Amino acid sequence: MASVKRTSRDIRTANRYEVLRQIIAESPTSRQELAAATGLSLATVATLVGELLDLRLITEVGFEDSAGGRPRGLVAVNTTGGALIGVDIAETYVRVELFDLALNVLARADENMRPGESRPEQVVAHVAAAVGSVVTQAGVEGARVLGVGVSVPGQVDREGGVSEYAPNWDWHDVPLLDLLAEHIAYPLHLDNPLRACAVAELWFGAARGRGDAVVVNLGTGVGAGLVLGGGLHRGVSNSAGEWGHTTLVLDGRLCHCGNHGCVETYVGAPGIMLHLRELAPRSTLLHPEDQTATIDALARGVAAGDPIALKVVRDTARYLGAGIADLVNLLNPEVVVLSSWVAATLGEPLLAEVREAVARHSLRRPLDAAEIVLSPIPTDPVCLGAATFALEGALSSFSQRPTRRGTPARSRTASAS
Amino acid sequence: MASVKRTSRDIRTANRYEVLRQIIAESPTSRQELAAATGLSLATVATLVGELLDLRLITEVGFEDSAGGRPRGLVAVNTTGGALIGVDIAETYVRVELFDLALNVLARADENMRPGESRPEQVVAHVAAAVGSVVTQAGVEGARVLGVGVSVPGQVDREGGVSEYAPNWDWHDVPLLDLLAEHIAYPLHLDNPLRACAVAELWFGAARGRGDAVVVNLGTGVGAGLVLGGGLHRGVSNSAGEWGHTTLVLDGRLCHCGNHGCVETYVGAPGIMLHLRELAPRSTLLHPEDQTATIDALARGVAAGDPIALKVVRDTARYLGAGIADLVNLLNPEVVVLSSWVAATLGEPLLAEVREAVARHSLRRPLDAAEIVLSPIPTDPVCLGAATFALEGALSSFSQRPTRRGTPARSRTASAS
DNA sequence: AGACTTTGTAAACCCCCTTTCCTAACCCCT
DNA sequence: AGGGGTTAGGAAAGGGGGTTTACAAAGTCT
Repeated sequence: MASVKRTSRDIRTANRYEVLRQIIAESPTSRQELAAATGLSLATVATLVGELLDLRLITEVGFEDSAGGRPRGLVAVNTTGGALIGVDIAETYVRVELFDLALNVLARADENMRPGESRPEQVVAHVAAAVGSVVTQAGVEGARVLGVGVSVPGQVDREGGVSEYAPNWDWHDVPLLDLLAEHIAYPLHLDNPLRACAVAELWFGAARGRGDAVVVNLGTGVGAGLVLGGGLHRGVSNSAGEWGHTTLVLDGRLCHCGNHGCVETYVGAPGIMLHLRELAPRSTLLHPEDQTATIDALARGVAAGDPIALKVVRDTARYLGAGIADLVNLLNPEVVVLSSWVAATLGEPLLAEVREAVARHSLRRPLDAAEIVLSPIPTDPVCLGAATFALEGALSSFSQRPTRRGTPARSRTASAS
Repeated sequence: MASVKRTSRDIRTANRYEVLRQIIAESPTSRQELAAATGLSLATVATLVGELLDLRLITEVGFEDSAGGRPRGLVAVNTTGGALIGVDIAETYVRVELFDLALNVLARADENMRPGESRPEQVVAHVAAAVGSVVTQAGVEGARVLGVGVSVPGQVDREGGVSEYAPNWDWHDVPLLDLLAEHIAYPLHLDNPLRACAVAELWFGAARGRGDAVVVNLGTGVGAGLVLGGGLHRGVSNSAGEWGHTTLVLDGRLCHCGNHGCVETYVGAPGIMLHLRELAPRSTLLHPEDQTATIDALARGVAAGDPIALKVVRDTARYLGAGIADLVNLLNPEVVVLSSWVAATLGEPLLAEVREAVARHSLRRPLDAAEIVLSPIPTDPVCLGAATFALEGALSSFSQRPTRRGTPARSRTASAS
């Protein structure tokens, strides 16, 4: 009986998230505005705001004129109240960003990994170095770091903190969080980049306030973060979203997963490069060993009207459109978000072609209901999402405390009346 | 802000469903057993059982020895307490079944529709006739019919009771429920066969108690009912699950939806027939104008070891496996259920081939987590599911009443102490 | 008959959200 | 400056839900 058990506490947690999200999105804001935006009653909002104030995640920052009555109290994120760290472990690099509570980037550290460096201890060393670096750079005291979110590709056991399978390095059941805990003293949270991007969009991006959304992740690997019923869909073993290994062309290109014709082999960065090479083996756009440079060149080529670049992007969009149409037909989402660096680099031209291709392949009703947009998140969405996991973790661990405010006639510890 | 708003009432509704489901599944049963099965406390189960007793959906049926203490009271579905009707409107026929509250079929009526009969009024007339017939057959008084669930293919607006788009007959925005209401006096509920099958599996079949399940519907049309997070996933415009119009072969066979290479064109009954015709145009298995007869013949052929039949089923399973692998990778469900008449007819041989094909196409972790089974539901799952919609409807409309039991010192209407 | 067991109800309690009431704080007008 | 009007926000009451605890009811065993 693995059925889902819901309790009234879940409602509280969801509301707490919702209120904090809203405050982060629109920082200073009043209780009135929060109540209107969240649909909660004023009393509930006031209680939740009180909680967040107690936790020092937000502060009171002044007042705002009301239409002739008592002024509205304003609250804002307490940017100095803590810091969150997001770690994006990718195939060739480790990127770490340190955020304040408004999720602004305060410091960043990149570490490149040489092709041979694939042992867990080596990766862990890079992560530890980068985390140390951002903490030093930002000059925050260690005590103020509320948590560290870590994103690692592949299948992940988040409760156990284990990287069950990472295709890049052929890792199997690596106890990553235990290894990291030896170097990093802050609370750690593990998940994969797909879900990190999805959570980033859910909190701060195009999926905010949407019930059903799909966050399509276009990078070296490809996947889809699924937001269903207002929350992240993880599946029964936390591996939902492997859209990249969904069949797009039966008996098509061989994929490193062993299957043929996976979406990833066509719309992942290596797939796009392959297509370019097939089309124009000597194109100056092609940088054989550098995905980033090649995609950058393609983007510039499209802007300049280069016919080869245009064709590559159009063909990619065609594949992408067919794949996204499947998601639209199957899940009927409110919004489809194109995220990650390939989407960010190719930008509007890709989006326009994708929209057309999706329209050709999907059914009218679900198509009409689905918006397709580029991610509005300006920074690295994986780091942001990883940091968001840390924020969620901090929020839920805080909430265990039986913090009570304002018990009337009882001696309490000193706190200004 | 279309985000999902949850209230504590939803918890109650879910628990009420869960308890009733359990009683229907295992009738007679004790409160103890119910508490153990649902994970609820004894007190909550007792309250809910009390509610269901008040509603006369269940009755007390005696006692069961306990290990040396007070005997356990047993409750069972009150089969005579009401009736539910499920209506399955398909392309060529209308099937209506009347169920008792244990969801046993008490009466059935089939109406065939001639190819030309596609006007809404004609279909409505058939439905009205069949509903009248089952009520008469079963000899139940009209007052005891708690509701009628109606399944119609295509896109459906269930709140408004409108068939937004039915591909078979090119219906657009037909106010089906209003038309039916002129002939049928019972509460009506509309949805489509995909979701009917999914709900049937969720209540009575292989998806019971599962958090995430996919109910693959193999009939003339093809689709997937999605059970996510313990409940039916409808999508933002109630059209989720259109897996049949997901691309399996890029630029493949033309589908009636206008797209190419849809899953439905390969694994729907007409697709299977087409494949048989291509393989062996003169096969005796082929009944050109009769899908049911052809699929029946195929099943017999497989049982007899006919090489053509074997190849057709194997090829179909190959397509099906690739498509289901996509669902497994994308959604990471606990169970995949093969439902509807094509699956029921081809049975185990198909299942075995499908399992193999899925294993070839999907990633290990999600594959390991996913069971693939045939629907255990012996009757028409669409009728059953439609009736279940009626049951859910009855249960939620009942629950509005402020029924209170056992207010201690207050004059109440006569009821045995 | 009396002791022990087990069931099931009733009461008390905790959590969550909302509604209602009331005070605080500001404006404007006299 | 001092009331009246208006809006904000806190406190208390209330309603829904689930669980724990206490106790009566209904058996078995000695």
